[in-house]
Amino acid sequence: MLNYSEIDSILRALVEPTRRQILERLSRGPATVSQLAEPFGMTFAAVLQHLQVLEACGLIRSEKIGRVRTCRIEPGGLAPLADWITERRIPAERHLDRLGEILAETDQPSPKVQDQEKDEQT
Amino acid sequence: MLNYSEIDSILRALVEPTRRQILERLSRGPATVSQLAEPFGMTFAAVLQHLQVLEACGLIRSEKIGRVRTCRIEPGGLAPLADWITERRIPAERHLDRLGEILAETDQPSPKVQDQEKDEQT
DNA sequence: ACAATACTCAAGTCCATGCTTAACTATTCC
DNA sequence: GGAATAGTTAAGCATGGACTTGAGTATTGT
Repeated sequence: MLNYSEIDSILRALVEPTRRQILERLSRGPATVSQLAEPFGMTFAAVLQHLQVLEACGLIRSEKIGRVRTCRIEPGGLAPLADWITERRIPAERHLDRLGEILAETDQPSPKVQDQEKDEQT
Repeated sequence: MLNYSEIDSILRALVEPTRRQILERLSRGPATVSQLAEPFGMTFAAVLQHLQVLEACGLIRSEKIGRVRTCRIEPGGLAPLADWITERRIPAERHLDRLGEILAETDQPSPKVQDQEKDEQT
């Protein structure tokens, strides 16, 4: 739990489809809370909660001018997640087939491989 | 909802800390279900459910030899998410301050900016 | 000042998901 | 063949998170 929680909060924010849509919308330019709420068949309050989540993890930024709050994308917001992914892609791309082979050779005389499931996704 | 659901399933898989830990563990080499279950203070069945989620979205792969199921990282598993992120980072890095300025100039005479919240994260 | 606007906050409901328990199947060992 | 091992499945509980409603605050227009 170091900067682990940063990744955690970003993933929790992104896992919500509505929040991803809000991000898409904002990546085409800033918008007020009401402008964001309109296209989604959703109450003001709900969108506001999403915006708070997005802002709390640094994916968006907002400022209130008068009674209007304008939201926009925070440029570097996705960077921590991008880093997390690249950190895990590079080592993963190696040593697994290697170890897999070793394990496959040392372990069984006549392996009866049966791979089921993994196909309920049209 | 095209390959949108692919991103969705990957994010849903990654948002669980336990599943991320399982991925970390597997990125250091293949492991059986019992080997994976041991370090987490968790039942067999729970870990199995996590593994099914990870496999369903293509982040890991597993094969059963005899009564032992061995799991390993699926090399390209994180690629769709990585792509999704890069697609959104490049356009986001531009045109927002631009539009932000335009909006800020056309809208108000004497802006009273007040930015609160965003600090409940120790 | 008063009303309308734009947002904010607090409860409360509802559903998805993580985890457990318990029964069950398939393999291996003796 | 029978017991132990490794995994699998199903049912149920419990929590968290999304969304709503309803009341409240600050700002702007008249």
